[in-house]
Amino acid sequence: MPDHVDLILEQWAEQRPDLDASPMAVLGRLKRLTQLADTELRRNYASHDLDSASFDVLATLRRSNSEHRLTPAGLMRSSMVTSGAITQRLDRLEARGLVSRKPSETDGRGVEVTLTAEGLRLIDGVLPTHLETEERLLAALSKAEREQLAETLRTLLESLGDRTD
Amino acid sequence: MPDHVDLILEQWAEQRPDLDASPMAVLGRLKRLTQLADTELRRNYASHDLDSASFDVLATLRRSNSEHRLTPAGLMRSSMVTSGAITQRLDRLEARGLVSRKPSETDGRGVEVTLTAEGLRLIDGVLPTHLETEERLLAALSKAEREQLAETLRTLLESLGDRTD
DNA sequence: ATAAAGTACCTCAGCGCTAAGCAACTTTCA
DNA sequence: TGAAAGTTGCTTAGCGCTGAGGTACTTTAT
Repeated sequence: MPDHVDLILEQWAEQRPDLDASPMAVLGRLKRLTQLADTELRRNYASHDLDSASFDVLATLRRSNSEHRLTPAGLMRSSMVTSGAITQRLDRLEARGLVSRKPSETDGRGVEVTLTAEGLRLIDGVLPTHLETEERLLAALSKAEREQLAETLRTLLESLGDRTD
Repeated sequence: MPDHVDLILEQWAEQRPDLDASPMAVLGRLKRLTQLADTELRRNYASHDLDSASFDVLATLRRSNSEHRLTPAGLMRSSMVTSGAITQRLDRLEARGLVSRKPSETDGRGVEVTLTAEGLRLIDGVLPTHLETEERLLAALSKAEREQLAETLRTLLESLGDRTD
């Protein structure tokens, strides 16, 4: 059964038969799938008065350590956005009382960001439905298929230099 | 060898062992991979004075039919953005002389968008390096692995209702 | 000890997108 | 035929991100 990307490949074969458009079979679907998943997850965030950016920060703090504390630089590394974006995300979260900032005691330039009690309560409230939604998005695949998919994606990420460092 | 997502899974196992975070092994990598790929592709667009949004529109027109003509509604369906975004993309492309708009002859509400000669020249100039870049992004996978990955992703897309219609 | 290089965070202008809403037109159906 | 519903493309306010740049501080090298 053809999907949207199959149609695109057909069109390229028709209009530019000289080009090998086969990489789009993978990358086109990756992009489209990510977008569909994001849309679905956003619905859940919104039902808790959050957006993706805020969820990202709160979840990163939540899982990082038992103090739920991290520097803006650490948040930046984890989120793949620029430092300006992190500053603005933290401004918003701090204004809502979900995180707090305090100067580092060891580094005069540094800041430490911590989840407040309310921030912790909020993210812990969102997580169960977040994971349920993710589970639902993958429902069409068996456990073995998911594992194999994850492994293939990991191979790609590694080849592109996505390291933990 | 652990990647960034493996670390995230470890952290969740440590901080919230009661949660089953396994869907993130797939969805986290999907998101990260899409973002890395976008960044890489953007470099190529930029070297031709384009951004992702413009490339998307030009490429869609290029492959759609031999007249390279489509309505804004058709472009919207293909691109997964809102009608307002399409209007603004077309405004920019029209101002640069890469597409032209003319009223539909059969539908008083409608508009028809066509690639200009210059638009055609530009998109045909970008396509080869675009596909080379995509090819390079997938270089770590064998042909068989790519096909299997595409098939798995298609299964997911179908299960989420991504139809051609 | 000091200059140079590097790091950490913030500021802000510019940009493209969304969401909501509008006017013009077409289709449906009583 | 006429009213209601649907479709099409456009407009605009608001928003978050990027990219460039700034300040303050730390590290490195001499």
